[in-house]
Amino acid sequence: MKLSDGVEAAIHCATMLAALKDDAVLPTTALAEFYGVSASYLAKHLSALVRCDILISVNGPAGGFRLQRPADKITLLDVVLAIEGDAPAFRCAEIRRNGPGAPDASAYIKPCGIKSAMLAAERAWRGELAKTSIADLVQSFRAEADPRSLARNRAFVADTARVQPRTD
Amino acid sequence: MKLSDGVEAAIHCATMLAALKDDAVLPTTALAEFYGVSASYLAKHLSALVRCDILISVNGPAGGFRLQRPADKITLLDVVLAIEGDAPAFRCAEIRRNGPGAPDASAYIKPCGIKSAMLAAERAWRGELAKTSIADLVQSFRAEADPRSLARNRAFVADTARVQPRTD
DNA sequence: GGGCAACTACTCGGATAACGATTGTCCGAGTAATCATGG
DNA sequence: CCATGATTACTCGGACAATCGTTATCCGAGTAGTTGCCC
Repeated sequence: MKLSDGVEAAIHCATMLAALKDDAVLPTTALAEFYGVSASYLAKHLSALVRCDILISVNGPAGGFRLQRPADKITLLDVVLAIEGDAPAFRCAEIRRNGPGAPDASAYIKPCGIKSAMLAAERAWRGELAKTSIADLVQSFRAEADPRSLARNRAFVADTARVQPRTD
Repeated sequence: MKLSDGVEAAIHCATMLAALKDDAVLPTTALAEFYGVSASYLAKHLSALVRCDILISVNGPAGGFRLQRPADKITLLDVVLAIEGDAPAFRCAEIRRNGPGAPDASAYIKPCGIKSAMLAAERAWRGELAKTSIADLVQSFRAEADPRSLARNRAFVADTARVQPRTD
């Protein structure tokens, strides 16, 4: 039970991109330097977000990434599943059917209680993640963060963002 | 985000042990054969449950494992944490503090919203797991399982359980 | 001076190694039942 | 027949490899900006 290391970076980048004006983008290198992480590795995660229709990538000079839709339409769950994959955390191997003397499949029509309980817990987890949107994170950051931190983020966006005409 | 493979086996074994009479134990080999899993590997997980005071091990001939306390006092969460470790799934590396121009630590007294949201989701997950006890699983199994499966489990316990005087 | 074309530089995207954790296995320490022995 | 002691066989526990996934990196494909040239 451990989440991929890139989840944190992906969410931070998403919140940063949410602060951009429409049609503006940020490149991987700038984000990687700002957060002090490997640019090559961050690129992999941002690509995953593009594949899941969370980000849009713009190629070429003055290219970069921006959100695919409004920040209040992107939940934490969307981002986490994009990075981690949407496979359930608990995979039931049905070992109850193994071993000598086990009856045939007709005896196991009902799902076992263990699987049900584990999946219910995961639903709770996902439901909680789905409650928070990227817009919520941006709002709470603006409301609660230290002024220095806020100023640094604003300056970064102002200095680095590039305007890019929409093509979609 | 994936749970260790041994979680399923550990929970199954716990429910099986919950069906034993007091002072009876089951050895690793019997459980492994019943569930068709590797005995050596299962032993590792059962040892983890012993370390977390969920099971008691009895050494020597006629030895094995039994529950450390009543089944309704053992939750799914206890078992999962014993196998997976109790470290939180989301580990915040505080990358918001990285990069050039980041203010000193005094600017980051408040935990970031990302971390808070992720931990809240994990609390929901754990809370859900804590709702279900091993006793609940046994009860639902007895109420809903196929008669053939039920009979097989009963026969296994009757044939394999050994009585072992308590020493604690 | 304006338009056009080739070039250049910067971006993302996918294919490719290194590390670490989980998985899987084995052998040794310990203990209680067993069996032989003596009273 | 019963008590006793050494033996034996069976158990758990921790130390030791193999495999897989995640982490980390690099280079190639593509595109828009830039520059130089021609009209």
